[in-house]
Amino acid sequence: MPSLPLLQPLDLSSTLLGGQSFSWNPVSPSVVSGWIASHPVQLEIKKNHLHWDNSDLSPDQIRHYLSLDLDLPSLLESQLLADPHLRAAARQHPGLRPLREDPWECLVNFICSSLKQITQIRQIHANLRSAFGGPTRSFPSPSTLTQAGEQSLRNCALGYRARSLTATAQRLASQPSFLSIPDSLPTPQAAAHLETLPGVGPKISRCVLLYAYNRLDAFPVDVWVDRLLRQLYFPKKRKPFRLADLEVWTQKHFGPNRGLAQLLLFHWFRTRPKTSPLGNPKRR
DNA sequence: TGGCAGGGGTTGA
DNA sequence: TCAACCCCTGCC
Repeated sequence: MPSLPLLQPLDLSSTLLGGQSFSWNPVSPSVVSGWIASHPVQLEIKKNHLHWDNSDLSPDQIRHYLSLDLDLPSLLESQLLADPHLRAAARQHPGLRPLREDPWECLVNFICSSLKQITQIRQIHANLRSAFGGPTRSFPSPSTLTQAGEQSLRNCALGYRARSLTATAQRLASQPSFLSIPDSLPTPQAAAHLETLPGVGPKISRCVLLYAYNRLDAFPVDVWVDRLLRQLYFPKKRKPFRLADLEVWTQKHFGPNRGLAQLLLFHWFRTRPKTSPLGNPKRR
């Protein structure tokens, strides 16, 4: 069973099951199973080594997928750790890392995510793999989903999202280079490029940029992030923010690695104990 | 057991 | 700025 020593903190559960990817399932507290680049694999941490059970995956592929090449502690230092809430979040979840998910898979997951909860998105993801992934349940390509058609996608519990996904799959099947976004393209322009796809707005474009393209300056804002920012930083504010205002404020407050701030605060907020003074947003 | 409200967003008016 | 879009879940 191949392995590599962990030189960086890694928490498999918060990283793989926390809402960046939907192709992973818990096996036991220290073991998860899922897919990396169409290879089924089980990951386990033992004695500060990461072990995996599929020798088709090289250490470099594993390192790349889990961003183990990023020096997270030094990226968090200075501006981010000056913020007391982020210090608390980073202390709580030191091994939460940004993923480098496959862009197409990530895009599909988030097109399916609107008004859905994590468990439901994971279910849709599993439905797509079993319905269209063949015997190995690999993730279906744009042309496979195009051929499947809207009605078959609806049968996978996609609801109204099926129409957008079919249209986006068609676009990418006819234009495979669409998702080859050069690193030199600034994040706002990269987001605008993704938002020309049906079913992709500002939230989803930024999720894909952060979770698949490792754009650490992408800051996705959903209702949870809006709530947590208001509760932590603007307790008197009642109405949701305008996105343009948050673009400016997060850039100024969190700086160029604000995506890491989003990742940490979001996870911390969602998993905090119910007795937290922040209260339960569902009851608001 | 069944009815109902509401959810991690986008779109078009 | 706001309703509509499917479907699943939790709650009563």
